[in-house]
Amino acid sequence: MYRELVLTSAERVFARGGYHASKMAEVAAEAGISLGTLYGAFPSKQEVFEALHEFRGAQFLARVEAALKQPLPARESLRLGVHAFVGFLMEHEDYFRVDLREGRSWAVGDVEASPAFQAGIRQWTALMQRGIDEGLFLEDDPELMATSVFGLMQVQLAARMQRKPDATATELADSIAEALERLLCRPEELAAVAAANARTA
Amino acid sequence: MYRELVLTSAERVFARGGYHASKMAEVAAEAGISLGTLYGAFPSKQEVFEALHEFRGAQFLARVEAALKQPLPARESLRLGVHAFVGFLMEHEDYFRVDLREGRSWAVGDVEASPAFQAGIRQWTALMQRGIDEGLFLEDDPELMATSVFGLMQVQLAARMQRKPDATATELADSIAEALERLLCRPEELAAVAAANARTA
Amino acid sequence: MYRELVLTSAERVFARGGYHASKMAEVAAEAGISLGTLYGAFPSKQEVFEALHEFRGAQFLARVEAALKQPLPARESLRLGVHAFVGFLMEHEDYFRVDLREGRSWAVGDVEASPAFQAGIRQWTALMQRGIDEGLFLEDDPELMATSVFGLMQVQLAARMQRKPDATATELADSIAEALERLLCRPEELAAVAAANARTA
Amino acid sequence: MYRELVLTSAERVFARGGYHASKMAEVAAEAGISLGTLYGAFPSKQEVFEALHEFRGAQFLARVEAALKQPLPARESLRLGVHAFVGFLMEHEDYFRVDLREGRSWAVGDVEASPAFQAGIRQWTALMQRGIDEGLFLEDDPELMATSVFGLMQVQLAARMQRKPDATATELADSIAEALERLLCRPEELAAVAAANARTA
DNA sequence: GATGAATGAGCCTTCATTCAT
DNA sequence: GATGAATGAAGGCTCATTCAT
Repeated sequence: MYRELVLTSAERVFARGGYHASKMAEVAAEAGISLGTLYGAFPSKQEVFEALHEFRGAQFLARVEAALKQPLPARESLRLGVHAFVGFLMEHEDYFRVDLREGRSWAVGDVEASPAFQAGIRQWTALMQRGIDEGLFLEDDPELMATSVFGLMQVQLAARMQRKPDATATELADSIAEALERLLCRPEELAAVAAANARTA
Repeated sequence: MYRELVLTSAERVFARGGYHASKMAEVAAEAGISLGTLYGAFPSKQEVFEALHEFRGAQFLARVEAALKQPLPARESLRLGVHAFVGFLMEHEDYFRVDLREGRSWAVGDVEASPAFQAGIRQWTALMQRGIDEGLFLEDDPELMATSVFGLMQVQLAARMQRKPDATATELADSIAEALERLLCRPEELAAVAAANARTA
Repeated sequence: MYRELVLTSAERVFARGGYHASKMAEVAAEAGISLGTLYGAFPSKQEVFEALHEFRGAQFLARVEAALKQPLPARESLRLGVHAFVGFLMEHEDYFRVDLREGRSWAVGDVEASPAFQAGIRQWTALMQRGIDEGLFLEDDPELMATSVFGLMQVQLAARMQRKPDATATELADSIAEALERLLCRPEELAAVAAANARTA
Repeated sequence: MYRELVLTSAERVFARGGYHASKMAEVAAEAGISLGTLYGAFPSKQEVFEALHEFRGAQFLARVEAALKQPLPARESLRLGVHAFVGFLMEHEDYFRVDLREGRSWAVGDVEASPAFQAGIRQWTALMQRGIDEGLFLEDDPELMATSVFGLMQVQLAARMQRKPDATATELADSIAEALERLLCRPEELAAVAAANARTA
């Protein structure tokens, strides 16, 4: 089966010019297969696009899930989660590009967010709840908090990658995690968190 | 000239299915004019799209600029700016949709952010600098802070509009402004800010 | 009535880029009138084109006719006719251009030559007959001879105008007339003709 | 590749109504292929047109070249060349029609003659020079003579084909060659030439 | 009558998809 | 199964022509 080869090729092609500017013939050429074989693996261009998001989305979810399911305090989990998030997107920059461009990340009006995105939100929602239960995070709608976290991670990562192309994933993740802590934590916990971070660093 | 009618019609059409799914014939029909008239107002589909962003972008920038240029402390300016931002996008929800979908907001790789977005970033960058100078905001790269602010406003607004479709612009703006204060302010200023907000509310 | 203004304007416009590249709006602009007025004068672009050929064709025919109807020997008539032909086309170079490009001068297959062209052929056919009757021209199908004369005049005039843009109509006409005499005259008459020409020159 | 099939089909279609009246769909239908296949062979309608002139032009040039390069006196070469010229255009009457209509044969003003036409002129120019060197042709600008020859051949061929549709290429070529000899040869050579022709015929 | 804004049929071209080999 | 040549529906754009003012 050529499914995975097609998806990683499509990822590179879509990353170059976006979904609409990319042609099925380009995807096939990038994969080194024929159009017929491409259509043997996926019935349509749209399905390739969706399968790409399922494929990378599942990997992405698994990577973050592995970080978040460690039995640790919410503050540590947040750190680990952010590192997983940042690490994955930096290793898969093409996917990041595709996702930023046309990932249906943000539901607006009647356009639903994509399933992978919704699953990602659920992961972080659970962490938000844990942080609230621990008294670390401010009380608010955890799903909304998760969405903000997701968005801020994406935006900051994109901006920081653009501005400092040579920064390591660890550096970027640390900066982003600090911003998230400020956004999420109860003020009275922030000092303790900062102290803890200082010790870790 | 039909330029404005075309732009507001195109805004609705693009908001429905995105740029590529929208046909010039649909835009013309939405505007109640013929294809020929549409092409009399704009030379190409791409130009309609770009003109839409210039048109609404200029309004958007002006609205926020009016809020930010008031001679007030950075904390007040932030509030006013967020209200302007949220108010505008809620009054122009179709534009918000178009912009979220294909506004070239986030520069990735070699794709430049759109001029309107860059101008928006500059506005907020100036505010970030003021907040830093006043000792209210944490010291960081002001442009990066502005980008985060921009991103968080978009994300939270989209999420909140989705979840509470009936919330007023004022309510949403207040919630978003609080989140931004946590993100931006020095911890030791947050208590004072919270107290001030309580008084205002 | 704007018919003549339209025709002379159309002539300039058609001469620039040919019939198909010329737009009715350009013709109107060249004439300094509106599209509505243009369509008041002519019902269609095609009719403008045809009317132009009738208009200039009639002038052309009249000019040549005046030369050919002089009661002179065929040799003199030929000279006068060529001078009229060359003079007219040099005074109306735009028309010459239009005619060379898309004048339907040469009937091929089922495409008929234009009426003006056919009338022109008839003029010269009569002269050919006269030359034959006088024993000056070789005996051949006079209409075919006329067509050759017409063609050679056009070709040589175009080529000579291209190569010597500053030559006068008289110079060009003389050169062309000599070529025509060689083409048409019985060999034994050529010497006499040449002598006569030398005297005239 | 369908390039040649497309060209011969386009030749027939263009011959019917000219370039502008011909639709790509017609060309495809004439060739018995789809639009997509047509566009696989040529990137645009204009390129089909130009390729047609290159294709037939090259054949035409080769045919005439083969005749002219024979090591024979200019008088014989002229005969052979005219026969090649006439033979080719009668075998490719559709091309003749296309070429007469829009072959850019006659440079007028700033419109350049087509490359194929210019190459043709060069062939005949060389022959003119040979004729002059042999003392057979009158001394004149050989390029201008070549242009006249080209034009007279076209005009007479068109006229003769129109008037005598059943005449053979040989008959027409002989008539045309005689006319050309009168046009080109020094008077004192004409008698000898005529005698030679009589012997050949 | 004069205007020129408005119309919309028509054509070139692209590219996702199919299917004979 | 693999191939890639072939398909043709669809859509951007033009410009001759109309008609309300």
